[in-house]
Amino acid sequence: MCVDSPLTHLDRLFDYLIPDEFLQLAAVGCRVRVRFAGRLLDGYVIDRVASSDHSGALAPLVKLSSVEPVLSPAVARLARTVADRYAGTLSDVLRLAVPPRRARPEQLPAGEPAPPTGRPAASQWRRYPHGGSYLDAVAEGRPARAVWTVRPGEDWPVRLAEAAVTATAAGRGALLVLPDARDVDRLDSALSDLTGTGSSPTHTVLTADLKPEERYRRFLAVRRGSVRVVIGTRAAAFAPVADLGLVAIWDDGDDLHAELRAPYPHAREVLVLRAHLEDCAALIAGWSRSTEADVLIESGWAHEIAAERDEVRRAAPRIQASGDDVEQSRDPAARSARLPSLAMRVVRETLAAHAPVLVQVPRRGYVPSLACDRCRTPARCRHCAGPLGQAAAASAAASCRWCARPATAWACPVCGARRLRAAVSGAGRTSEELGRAFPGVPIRNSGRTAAAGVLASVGKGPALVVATPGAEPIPEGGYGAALLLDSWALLGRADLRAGEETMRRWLGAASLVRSASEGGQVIVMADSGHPVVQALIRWDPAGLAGRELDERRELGFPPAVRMAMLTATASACQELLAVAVLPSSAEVLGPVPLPERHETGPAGAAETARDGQPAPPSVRYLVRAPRTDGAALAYALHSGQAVRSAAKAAEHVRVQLDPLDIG
DNA sequence: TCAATCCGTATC
DNA sequence: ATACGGATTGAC
Repeated sequence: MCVDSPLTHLDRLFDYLIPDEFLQLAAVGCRVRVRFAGRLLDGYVIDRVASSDHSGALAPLVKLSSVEPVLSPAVARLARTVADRYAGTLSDVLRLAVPPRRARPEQLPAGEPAPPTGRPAASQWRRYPHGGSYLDAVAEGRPARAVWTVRPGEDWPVRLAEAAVTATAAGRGALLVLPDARDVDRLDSALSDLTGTGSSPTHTVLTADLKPEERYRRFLAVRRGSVRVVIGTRAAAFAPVADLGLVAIWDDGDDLHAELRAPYPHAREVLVLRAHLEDCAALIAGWSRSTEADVLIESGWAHEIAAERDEVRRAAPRIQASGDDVEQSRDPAARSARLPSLAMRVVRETLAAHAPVLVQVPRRGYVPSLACDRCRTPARCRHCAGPLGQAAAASAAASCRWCARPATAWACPVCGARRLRAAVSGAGRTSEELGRAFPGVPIRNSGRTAAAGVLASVGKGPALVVATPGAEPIPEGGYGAALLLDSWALLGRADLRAGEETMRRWLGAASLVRSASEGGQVIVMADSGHPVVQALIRWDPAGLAGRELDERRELGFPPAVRMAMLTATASACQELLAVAVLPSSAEVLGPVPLPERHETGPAGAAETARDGQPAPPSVRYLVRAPRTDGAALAYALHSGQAVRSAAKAAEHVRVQLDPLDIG
């Protein structure tokens, strides 16, 4: 039995008697209720054995909550492995892996198992060196593992669908994880096109936005073996696909793949562990390459599938950097759109050729924050050091976004200049400026905060499509051009992943543009000497990933090392570090004080606790260890958490392994 | 000497 | 959480 308790020191199995009345039905994987320390708790049957090591008397199961064996042995083992990897508890992982029970779907009869399909032709895979042999391996049920760097212009949903169907043709299941619902939709259609819409579905979609009953219904269909192919967002990485032949992840660098609930597992890591445990093929695919994927290649875990350089050059658009000073431009339209003359020319040409132009702008709303007009130092409030912002009305004065005080008589602390500018031009402002510069051209906005939301697609005609990264509508015949704006705001972040993330976003946009031979052009507003800009111009995500990984090695940051991040009050963190028996290779960094949590609303938000007491400030410690000691590091922190939870320590310490965002 | 209470530990 | 055991304390 695994009991559902949040206490770390109870993260182990407990033996219970199965009363005669449940003997037939309480199968391994069933949900049950048991009396535990005087209270009733939920749990799962992990195993059924004839005798127990426990010296005391065994309590009986109180109730069989459901006869459905929702937790397959393979998923139970996976969940334990994920918990160990992330210094978390099994019951925390099981909450991510198994959806809440609903009575109604259990009444439905199990569907017929989907009949095996034929193997797709998949000749496009053979255009990649090792691509054809990879698919052959999947067809033969061999556990081939690859990092696939997708060729510009590739119809990746169709290729992924072919890989999935190849696994099913071999009589195995397939599991494909994508960052968001839009990408899931694209793969869903590609799979439907490939397999036809027969009476029995060959695949199912598992996403977080399903209603609980539908989610559980689909989950049961997978568990009962009625569908062999599962596609979905990060939680689908745990789907109980029987006899798994292939796991795949699309765009593994997207931060949506990182789970937000403890123990914060990353879908790529879950699938990598799963490929090991279930001895199946794995495919890590994307336009760009994450440093983590690069580690998988360098360590020999995965092969590289990438198009030849010639092939890449033929398929890619023409990419140019433009770091011109816009203010100096003689073209008034260029000044009002804040676009360099090269970009203006490309937009005009493309619109004249009746093709749409993609304009990629950073996320967030309308003029989100302000910076020094001369040196671009972020502008901060003199009273509380919060970021200065400007309300939607362009005439409104700048004010602090934390304390709401107006920023009067601001002067830059670095260079002394007195003028402010928008640090990041929001999508709304960019659209307005483009509208003035190109009167009569239709402007389409796509993004989470846009009025029409995220657009799935756009037509062929001339249009300016303003989109935030990840929300670019799919153009019917490819974009004629793309402008990548405000890149210095992306690259200039003090974030370790800034280079990798910028490349991922740029390639995501550039991949939607026609090839250079069809006139496709990309203009990136950035200094052409910057290594990320260089890698974009050469369309060389592998080269950039290698370079970024070298840098992480020098700095001692993930994925070159294993890193644990502890967040709590200083005393709670120190307690944990005192009782955790860290591997001798481990190095403790910190503490770093964290900025006070600023709740919404103006002044007086410092006291957030219900009792009116100011919450004690949080700090952050980092603990780093070589990757070879990663398991020991996680084990030590888990054991330390257990000691503290057994001692009823009041304050909980948040432990995150290899978090994406190490501020 | 015994009961009341405190503290730490296990929870099957 | 709650239950239990062993140690500790205090009153007779």
